[in-house]
Amino acid sequence: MSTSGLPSPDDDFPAWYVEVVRRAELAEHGPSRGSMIIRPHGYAIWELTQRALDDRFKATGHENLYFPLLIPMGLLSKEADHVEGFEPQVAVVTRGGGEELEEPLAIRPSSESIIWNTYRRWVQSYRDLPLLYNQWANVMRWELRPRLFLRTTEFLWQEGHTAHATSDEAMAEALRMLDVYRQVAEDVLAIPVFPGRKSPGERFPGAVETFTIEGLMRDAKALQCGTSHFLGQNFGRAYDVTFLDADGHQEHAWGTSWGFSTRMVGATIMAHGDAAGLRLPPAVAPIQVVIVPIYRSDDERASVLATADGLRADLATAGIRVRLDDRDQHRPGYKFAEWELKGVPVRVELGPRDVAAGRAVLVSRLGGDREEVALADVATGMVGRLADIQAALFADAIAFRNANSHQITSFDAFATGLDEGGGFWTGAWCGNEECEAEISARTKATIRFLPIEPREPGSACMHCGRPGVDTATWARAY
RNA sequence: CGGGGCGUAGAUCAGUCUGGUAGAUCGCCUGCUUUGGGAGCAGGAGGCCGCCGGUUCGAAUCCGGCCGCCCCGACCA
Repeated sequence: MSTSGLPSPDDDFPAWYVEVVRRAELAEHGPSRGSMIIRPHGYAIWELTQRALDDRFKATGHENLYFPLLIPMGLLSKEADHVEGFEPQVAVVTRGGGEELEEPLAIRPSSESIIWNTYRRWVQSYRDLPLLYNQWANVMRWELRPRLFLRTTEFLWQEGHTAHATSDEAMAEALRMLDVYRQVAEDVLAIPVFPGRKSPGERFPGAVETFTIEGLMRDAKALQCGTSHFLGQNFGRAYDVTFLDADGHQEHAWGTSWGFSTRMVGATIMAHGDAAGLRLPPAVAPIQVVIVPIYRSDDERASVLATADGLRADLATAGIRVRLDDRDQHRPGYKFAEWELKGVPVRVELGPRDVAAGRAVLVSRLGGDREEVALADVATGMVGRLADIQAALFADAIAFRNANSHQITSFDAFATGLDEGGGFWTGAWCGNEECEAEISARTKATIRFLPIEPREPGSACMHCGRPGVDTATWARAY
């Protein structure tokens, strides 16, 4: 732990991010290129996010299962768009048992291929459908430009893979899971997101439609926070997953897949952090309340720690994740700074004066204002206090996102506005991929999303002037 | 793959140009004093100077080769 300050997020956001991740002990680089060691404080955030997702998957009728890490290359290659899209990013095992392998094994970049290859045997009748499965796994994509949490060669995620008897049912599933992602991003991570549909150029390889939730980070750059894909019958056909429908017709199954990853730990850092470090939403804060005892003499130490431990027990009983920081080697000021850096939502200060008066001093990570609260009332009021902080963080992020979301009045205004302040920019688009590519080349922005249902803007494309066929939202993104 | 940088103590880095007993700061350990916003003093531990070879009486330093990592761009959750 260093004793000097962080880089300013306003002056150098990337440096601020790297330093926060390192000093808050969230993660560090692994020994191989692009790899990440997730430390306990970072992993705990992921575990809480996992639980929030998994509860919602179960509530919507899904079950967990697990498929192998290694995928025979021949299997991966069956869906043409899929293999072409992933080819540059796939790591391949060519040796095993001291010998060259007959058939190389891909380390999964995603599991559609191995799962649909298995669904072929699991599905014969419409009565076998739907299959509503999810797996928690690591995947590997040989990224050229790694960045802790946001883009590492290996990352942790969940991938849902469902099979359905009808197109409508599969589409409904893809949109239902997109909404689950929206709920977790907004209600748990306190990151407001726009749900939408990707342009054809930004689609998942092998998907018919890709849906996304898009968030805005503190530097006004966008981040894709989760994706849900409507696969049509592409994988059903490629892996020959067929069933007899109620009328006795042989049909290919319809599919979806959807993923949410450890990237969202990075998003949580970048959506809420400030000059002092992390500001964690209470819902995913590994420590929601830290108690910092203050004392001089041994007598004071004994009485303060006794009272503090009672307070800790009360808070734990109330279901709150609480830590009593009784380390003797650091003074209070050091602990204040450290727990602020680590994003703990509420700090409780307890000194001899407080013990004598039967109260504690509560300080919120958001405002920093100090409040004296009777000891008996600390635990009972804490659940509500944490809920208030959760809501305030979300409101703060919404205000920031809204202040940085703009309607495009002209291409020049859009390009200039992007240079000056980033943010989301929404305007009429002709639907032409070449036009999209030209805009991207000129502005370094990409289409983040289109409306779920195409929306005719009733005006000309902001770039080429042809008739607008859809309403695109652009941003520079991670 | 293109451009840039770096491998020296747990961390960050100086020392390399100009070869001559391995350094600083933070952190760590011990003791004392401290403790309501990142404490002070004293003592101490900790190094195949990325790897291999060469030049030299002598190499962290010069020469050759190799390996690895980081940053910026193209690919992406």
